[in-house]
Amino acid sequence: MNASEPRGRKPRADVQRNRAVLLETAQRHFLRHGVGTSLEAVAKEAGVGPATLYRHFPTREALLAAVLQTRSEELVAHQAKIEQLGHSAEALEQWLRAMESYFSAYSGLPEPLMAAARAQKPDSPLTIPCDILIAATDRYVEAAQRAGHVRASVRGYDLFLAACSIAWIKGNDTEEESLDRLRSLIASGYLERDMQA
Amino acid sequence: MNASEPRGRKPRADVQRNRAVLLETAQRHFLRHGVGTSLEAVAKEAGVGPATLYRHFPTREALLAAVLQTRSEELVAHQAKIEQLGHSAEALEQWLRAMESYFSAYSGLPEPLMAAARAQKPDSPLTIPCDILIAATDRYVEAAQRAGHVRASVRGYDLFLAACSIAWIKGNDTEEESLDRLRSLIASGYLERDMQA
DNA sequence: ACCTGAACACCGTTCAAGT
DNA sequence: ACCTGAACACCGTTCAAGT
Repeated sequence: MNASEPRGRKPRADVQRNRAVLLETAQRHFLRHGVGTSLEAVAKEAGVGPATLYRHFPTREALLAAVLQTRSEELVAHQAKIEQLGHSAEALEQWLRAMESYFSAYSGLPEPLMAAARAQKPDSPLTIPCDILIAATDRYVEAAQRAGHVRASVRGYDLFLAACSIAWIKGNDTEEESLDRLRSLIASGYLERDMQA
Repeated sequence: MNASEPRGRKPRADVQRNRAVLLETAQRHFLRHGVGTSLEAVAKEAGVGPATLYRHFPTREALLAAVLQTRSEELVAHQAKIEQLGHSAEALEQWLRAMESYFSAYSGLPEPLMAAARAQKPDSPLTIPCDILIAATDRYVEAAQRAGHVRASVRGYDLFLAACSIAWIKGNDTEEESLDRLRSLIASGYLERDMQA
């Protein structure tokens, strides 16, 4: 119950517009300059004072979480495709790739996501998307384990961490070939022996 | 051939002292506040002007590389111990752990090391220590491969990347248990099947 | 040859004043 | 209720002036 919330009533038109412009501008700046981009520059290009940005998004992470919303929906859409795949081990692999892309959206994104995943910081706005991803990974892992394709010792959280790491490495301009070798090394780690190439 | 170098002559006493104090102060600040610590604060606590720090260490990475020198020597010492181990697969594992500790020395250290490892930035002062570590990892990997303990597809660079990632994850306060699971997942990835527990 | 401290530019964050 | 722009604190980096 927040007293400053006008319960149920529509926000003023300029407020809605400011929020939309800030989000769009922020996304562009995150894309070009990474998650550490200057918030002052974002506000200026959005045509608002810095304090307006802070009112809408009290922390950098709050802004980041809001911007990621769109991308999260794409991920969910991708899940629908994966589900029709049938083969649970391939589904898991595709899911890991999809997460990796998600983590690679903006340079420097893996860092705050990782920090939010282990909920030491009580409630970062990024904790929610992370928890959703981890839960989804758990489902894929468990399905593949029931089919006998993935070792029993593996947990979804492990592969979430692995995907995040790969995205982090990718962010530092490593060549795709090294990434592929690392990916297949990890796959050899979680697949049952008889599933390995 | 640098004209400003007084070839062969000893540097002035105050220069030597400044350098030593800067290194010691910087190490303390890196330890407490991570590699992103304020260089201004380092200079102030070392009792010199900011420009003096910049003269000695033109970039943050140069300062970092100089501070890491000491730690590198500890690593080499550890290598001597490992060499007496006999078992090449265990030697490799211990070496990976030693690198991991090295990467975890200061919070935020994996990031610049990773950037330097892939020599896109022509010559970061961190490229040299990285190349040394990669070469050493290659030797351990090849020895273990000759003994039939490690898969032929694995390269030292892959495991260097993996160790760096683990250190990065560790830096974000993940619990030790998750790290252990990830470590053993990676081990299952590089060990030959008959070597796995 | 080296050092000092002032100077400049930039950024995050907050606050008094407006509408 | 929301916005604005000034203000404050902090930092990286450079430069003129000193010794």
